[in-house]
Amino acid sequence: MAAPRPTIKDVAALAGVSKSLVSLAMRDSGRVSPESLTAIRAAADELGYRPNAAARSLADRRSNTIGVLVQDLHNPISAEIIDGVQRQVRASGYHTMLVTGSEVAELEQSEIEKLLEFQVEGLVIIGHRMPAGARAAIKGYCPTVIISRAESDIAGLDSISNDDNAGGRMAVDHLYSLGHRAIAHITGGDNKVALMRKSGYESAMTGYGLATQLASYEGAFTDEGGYRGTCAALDSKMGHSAIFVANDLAAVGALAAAADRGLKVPDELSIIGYDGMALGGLRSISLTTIAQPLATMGLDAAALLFLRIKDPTRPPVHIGLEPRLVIRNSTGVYHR
Amino acid sequence: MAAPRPTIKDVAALAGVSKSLVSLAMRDSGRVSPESLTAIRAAADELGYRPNAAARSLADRRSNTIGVLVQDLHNPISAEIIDGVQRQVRASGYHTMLVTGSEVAELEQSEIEKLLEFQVEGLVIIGHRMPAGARAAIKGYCPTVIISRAESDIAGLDSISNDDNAGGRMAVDHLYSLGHRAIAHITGGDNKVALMRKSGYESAMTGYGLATQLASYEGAFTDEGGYRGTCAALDSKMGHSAIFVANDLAAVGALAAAADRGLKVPDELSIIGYDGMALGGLRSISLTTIAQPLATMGLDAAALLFLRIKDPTRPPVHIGLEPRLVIRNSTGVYHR
DNA sequence: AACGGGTATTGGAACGGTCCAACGCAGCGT
DNA sequence: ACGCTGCGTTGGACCGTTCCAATACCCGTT
Repeated sequence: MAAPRPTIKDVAALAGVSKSLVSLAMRDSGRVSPESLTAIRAAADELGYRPNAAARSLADRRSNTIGVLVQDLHNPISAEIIDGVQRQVRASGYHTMLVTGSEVAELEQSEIEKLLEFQVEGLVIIGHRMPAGARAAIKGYCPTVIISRAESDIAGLDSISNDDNAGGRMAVDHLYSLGHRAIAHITGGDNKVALMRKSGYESAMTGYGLATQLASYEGAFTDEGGYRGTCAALDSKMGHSAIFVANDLAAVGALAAAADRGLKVPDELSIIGYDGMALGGLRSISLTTIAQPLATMGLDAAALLFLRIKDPTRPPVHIGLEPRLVIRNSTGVYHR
Repeated sequence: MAAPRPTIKDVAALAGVSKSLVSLAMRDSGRVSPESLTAIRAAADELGYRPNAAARSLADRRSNTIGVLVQDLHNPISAEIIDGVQRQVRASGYHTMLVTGSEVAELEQSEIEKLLEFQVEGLVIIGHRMPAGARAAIKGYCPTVIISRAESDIAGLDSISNDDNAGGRMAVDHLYSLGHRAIAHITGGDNKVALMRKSGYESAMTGYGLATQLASYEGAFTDEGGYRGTCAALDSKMGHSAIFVANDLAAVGALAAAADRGLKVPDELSIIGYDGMALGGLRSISLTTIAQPLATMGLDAAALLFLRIKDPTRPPVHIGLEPRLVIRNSTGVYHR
C-alpha cells in the first residue's frame, strides 16, 4: 500500500477550511475560532496527520535541531554528558540529532557533514580528540561547542572542559598526602587531554621536590592501555607505591594488573583514576578518581551553545570546571 | 552577520549554468559535460555550498534516514548494539537519527513522534521495555524493528532478540555442571526480558529436580538492584553457593555484595550474569556471563528493517539468536 | 540542404509547510 | 446609512531541492 502520509491540505479539505488555517491551528497561535479548532483537531487525528519536519524546516529556514557528535560512545562517560546536553536542549525547545564518530577521520567528517546538511542550528562535540570537521564547522559559521577539550586556542570555537591540569595535580596531591612518594603515571596517549593530565602530574611532582621520581608509562584511554602501562610500571624497579592513571577505564585495567601481580589494592598499591564514570562507583570497583562534573558539562555546553546561537558574534569562551576528588577504596595510606 | 547559506541557485549563477544542471552535477548522475562539472565543483566550494537536506527530503519524498530509539543509554550494552545498527544502516546508504528514551513514557512517546515528523523511513528500538510509541509506529505504518524483546506477539512489529529463556537455562546448566545445587536467582524486574530469563532459570532448576531449591530475589537491571538482591539472597538461610543474576550490570553489584560479606568469588560463591557487556570482560571484573551477540543483533535488526522497508507487506518475523556462555573467573566448581 | 538522433542543458511544476497582505463580516460609534 | 475597527479566514508567494518535458546544439546521414 502506498499510503501517502496525509498533508496539511488533506486535513484542510476534511475540516472544510483553508490550509493556512490548519497551519495556524497546529501551532495554536491564537486567532482561531473554537469551532474551527475542534473541527481541525478532529480531522487531523482522524487522518493521523503529522506535520512534515522537512517542509517546516524549509519554510521556517530553521531546523530547530542541535547536532551532537559523540566520538566514543563506548566510554561510559559519554552517556552522562549526553544526558546533560539532551536535558538542556530539550528544555530550550530544540531536538537533538546524535551521531557517533569513529577512529576514521573521514567517517567522522562525513557525519558532521550530514549534520550540517540537516541545517542543524548548532553543534556539540563530545570527545577528547580534535574532531575532523571542526574547522569546517567554523568556516560554515555553525555555532559549535566542544566538550572535554579546551579549544579556546582555536579561534571561533567555544569549549568546555574540566581543568585537566589541575586535576592531574589534585591526583598527585591526594596520593602525596597519603604518604606516597614513588608515584607513577600511566598516560592516555598523545591527545591534548591526556597530555594536560600528564603535565599536571609532572608539575605537582616537581612542586613536591619529587622530580627524580617522575615516571610516565605509555597507556591509552582504555582498559587494555591501563593494564599494559601498569604492568610496565610494576616491572620497572622503581618501587612505585601509587599510580595515577589517565582515565577511569584505564584505571580499571590497572586494578586488574595489580590483581594479576597479587598486589593488594590499596594496601600494597594505590590507584587513582580520572573522569568519575558511574561505573567506577560500582562497589566491586570502588575506584578513587578525579571526577569531572559530567552532567553539568553537558548542560553548560548546551547553554553556551544557545548563547552563541543568539549572538554569533560574541567572542569564543572556554569554560573550565573544577574537577573534584572522589575518594573510594583504591587508594590508601602508604606503609612499606 | 546574516550569512545566508548559499543555495543551489547561487552556485548555478556563479558557474553560469542552470540550477537543474547543478542539481545533476551534485549527484554526479552522468550526462554532465566535464567542463560544466568542474565549473560547478569550483563554484560550489568557493561558496562553501552544502545541499539542504530538508529541501531534498521534501522533493524526494524520502528522508534517507532511520530513527533509532535507545531506551537506556547508560547500559553499556546499548553502545555495542548501536554500533551494529549504525554500521549496517550506513552500509545501506542511510543515516541514523539517534534519540534516547527515558523512564517517562510521555517523553519517550514524544521522541518517537519527533522521529516520525522527520519522516524517518524506519525505526529501530533498542530496549527491554515496551516502547510507549510502538503502537503509534505500527498504526502509522512506519517500519519498525525492536531489539532485545520478542514482539512477535504484537502484530506488525519485527523483532530480534536472543533467546532469554534458553539463556537462563544455560546459566543454570553451567552452574549445575560445576556441582552447584543451591542456585539462587536475582531478578531484573517485571519486564518481559527479565521474566523470560527467570522462567529459563525455573525450568532448568525443575528439570534438574531442584524445584525445592528455587529461590528468586527481587532485583533490577542495575548495579544497585543486583547488590540488594544478592544481599537478600545471602541473608536467607538457604546456603546458596551460586547466583544467577539477571544481567551483567546487576551481577557487578552482586560481586560487590559478596565482597562486602567477605565471600571469595568464585571459591565461596559463584556468580554468573547475562548480556556479555564488554566491561564484564575487564580483568578486574572478569564476570562469567551468558553473552548476547550484541553487534550482530544490531546488524541483523537493521538488515531486517530494510527488508521490511522494501516490502511492507511481509509478515512480521522474530529472529531469535542463540546466546553463548562466556566463562571467566566469577564461577568455579562447588566445594563446601 | 534537410533530417534524425543523441547529448547537454534548461525552465517550471511539484513537494508540504509558513508567512503575509488582503478580504469578508460583525459590531460599533456617529 | 456610513465608515471604522478587529477578528477569523483565505489565496498565493516562497523556502531549496528534484524531476520531467522541452529545447538547443552538434554531428553524421541521405
